[in-house]
Amino acid sequence: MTVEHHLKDHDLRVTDIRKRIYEYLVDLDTAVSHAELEMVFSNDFDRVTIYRTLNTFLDKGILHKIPTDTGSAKYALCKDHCTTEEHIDDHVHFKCSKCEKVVCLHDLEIPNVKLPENFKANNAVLMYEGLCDKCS
Amino acid sequence: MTVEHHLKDHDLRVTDIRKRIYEYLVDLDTAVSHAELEMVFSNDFDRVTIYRTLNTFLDKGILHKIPTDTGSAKYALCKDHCTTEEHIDDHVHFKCSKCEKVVCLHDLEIPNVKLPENFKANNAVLMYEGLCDKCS
DNA sequence: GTAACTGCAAAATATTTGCATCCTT
DNA sequence: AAGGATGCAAATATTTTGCAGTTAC
Repeated sequence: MTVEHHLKDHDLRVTDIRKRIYEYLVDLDTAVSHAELEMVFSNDFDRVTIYRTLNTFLDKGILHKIPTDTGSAKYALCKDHCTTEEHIDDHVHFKCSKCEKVVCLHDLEIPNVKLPENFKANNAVLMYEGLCDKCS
Repeated sequence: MTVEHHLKDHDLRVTDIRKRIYEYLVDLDTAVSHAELEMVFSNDFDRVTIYRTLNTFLDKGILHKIPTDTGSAKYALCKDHCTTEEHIDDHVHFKCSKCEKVVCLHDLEIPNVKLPENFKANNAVLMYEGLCDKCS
């Protein structure tokens, strides 16, 4: 399926920046911050538009947001078919404390934890921190 | 053990703001943001000093930082005896999407996930999101 | 043609830093 | 007494908003 189709599938108009950012993320195995995208695309697009593209992608279920303890969030492509209504990314994330990269471990599901009475979860985020395969 | 002893245990001088914030957190069952502390303490202390106190407590292993997807981090007391060198908070967190509170589920350990080859984790954060016991 | 998207300026929010003064030890 | 802690001002970092002009459909 082409990039154009992916965007239209999520009810989005096809624009340059959306194609470029989408393509960039598909080729990438790590999550990106806004700052990284800005370095790559600031010659062609405004930084505000990059923020808006990220938020649009989040809303449409193209991306998921990964909070980090460093002040700026990271974003990565959703694996399957998230939408505005249904947004589920139940895989494990890993953050390398050396190269600072965040990778999605799509094959690892978050294990089930029995929550205390009357806690009803509909989402979970599991982030490991340590040395990744390239840095260890 | 008194608050003063707890602070000295972590190589900290005993000052008003440190005592007040420490006491506030001990009495609390949820994680707090800087903004919440500011509302409580801004008459007595400067907002910058609150930031510095949080960072000092983080560094000394009194607090742990909980990144959220809302732009501002939350902080909660460490359970046992974290230090600057050893900082381990391997319990589950729960964020209520209604009341927005973040609680530490100290009794729930993060389950072991077998990471891919050559990934070496030394820390993990697991955050569930949904309705807490009071809101469900 | 029209609603949605983009760029630029500015605002809002979150956090850190410099420095003079004050306080704990 | 000395070094760490605080308050104030200012700087930096991150993200959002308003609006006019442009573009996808």
